[in-house]
Amino acid sequence: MSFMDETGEKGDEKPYHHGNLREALVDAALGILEREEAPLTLRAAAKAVGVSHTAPYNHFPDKEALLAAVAIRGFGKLEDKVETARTAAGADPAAQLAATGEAYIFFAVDHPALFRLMFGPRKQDGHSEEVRAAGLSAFEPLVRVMREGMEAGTFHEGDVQAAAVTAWSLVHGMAQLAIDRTDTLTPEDREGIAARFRASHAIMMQGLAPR
Amino acid sequence: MSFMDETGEKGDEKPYHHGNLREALVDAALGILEREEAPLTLRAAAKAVGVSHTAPYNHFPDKEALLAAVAIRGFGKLEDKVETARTAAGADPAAQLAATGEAYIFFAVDHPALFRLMFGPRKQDGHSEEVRAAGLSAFEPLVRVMREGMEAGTFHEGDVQAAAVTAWSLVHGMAQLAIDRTDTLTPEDREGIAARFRASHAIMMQGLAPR
DNA sequence: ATATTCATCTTACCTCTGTCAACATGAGCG
DNA sequence: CGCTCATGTTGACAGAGGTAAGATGAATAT
Repeated sequence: MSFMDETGEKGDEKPYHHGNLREALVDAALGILEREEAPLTLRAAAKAVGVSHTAPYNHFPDKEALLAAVAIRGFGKLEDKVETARTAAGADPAAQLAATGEAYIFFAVDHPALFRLMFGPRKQDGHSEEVRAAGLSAFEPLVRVMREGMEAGTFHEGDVQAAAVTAWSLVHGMAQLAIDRTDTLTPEDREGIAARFRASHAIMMQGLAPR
Repeated sequence: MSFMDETGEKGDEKPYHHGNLREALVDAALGILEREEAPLTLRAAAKAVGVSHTAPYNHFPDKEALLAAVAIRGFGKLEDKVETARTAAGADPAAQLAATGEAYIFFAVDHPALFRLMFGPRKQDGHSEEVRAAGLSAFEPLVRVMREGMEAGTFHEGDVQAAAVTAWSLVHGMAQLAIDRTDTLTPEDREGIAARFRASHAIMMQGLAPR
């Protein structure tokens, strides 16, 4: 039960015999995903931490497990960003919806590899349970916005879950298309992406049907 | 310039010394993706066709190129399904929108691995140009629905492209979530998926704002 | 008809990756 | 003080993508 080097920033090298490898590996994997120079490989993560390529197997049964841990961390970051954006958007539910959606999309644009990992297929459903939960948790702010919006009368009454799922789908699809189909928009063109989302948000609010 | 076994269905074994390997490989790769028993590997595709694992390199510079060809075929299938659904939906643009969206989602649900490949990241943008074009082509029916709907007055006047992108994002996100986040809905529960989409379609038509 | 050419295919081999098995090390407890 | 067991290391293996060099035979020229 001895803890040191909690955050694993980059303080001392090898704490003593071993450090808290598990977290360090997740950090390293995250870093590799962010840089996106090379594909995330178990050996690369181990090397980044300075251990042998089989050391990870003392903390993760296989690569998928490491990936799952990384994905969970990713969902934590996503939830933070979305929730932060929501509280910063003021009281208007429509504004909150816009802010959370934009935050979601930019999270994907800023961390495409991580985003893909988070929402990619889970090869073994062993670890998928926690990932699932983390994802649902990140989805919560959106549900809250919808519920509060309906209660406040900013959104017309209806099925909260259905509305939240719809918004999630819209924003998720836009994020996905933004990072992997750079047809008309590049990830660098943040204003273009924001504009596109604002247009979709407006359509979502007003509906396609004539008034 | 000798052609035989055009469709490559499964007629004769090895036409003569060589067949039209290229198409056969794409077929095999598609098959493997559909079955989804094992991950799609170059060697598996080669073995399925009955050639050595390096034979594919005479037709594709690398694995990515094969994958690109498969993705293009996938987009063809997707476009077919969507366009078929559209014409079968009658004259009402709203009904066409619903039909195309549902077709899109079920395409993903029915061919998840292929769908992921089609929309997954292109590691080298060398071949990505054709894939891009194929994807855009599959997107066309949606644009048409929007344009015609606006012209007909079924949808209120507005930016056709923005509306089409919005609809695409919604449907794409829902498809993606349906295949990789089987939280509340399993791929088998087709009626549940359809219901979820109908709800989203309704929201998209009516908008979130109160009337 | 025969020889030649060249796309196509095979064999052999390389590197990289995930994973397993056997061995090493040292922290903490009896 | 010595054991034990979690944690790490070394070494090996199989399966993947990819390259290089040689084989094979269909098409073409002579």
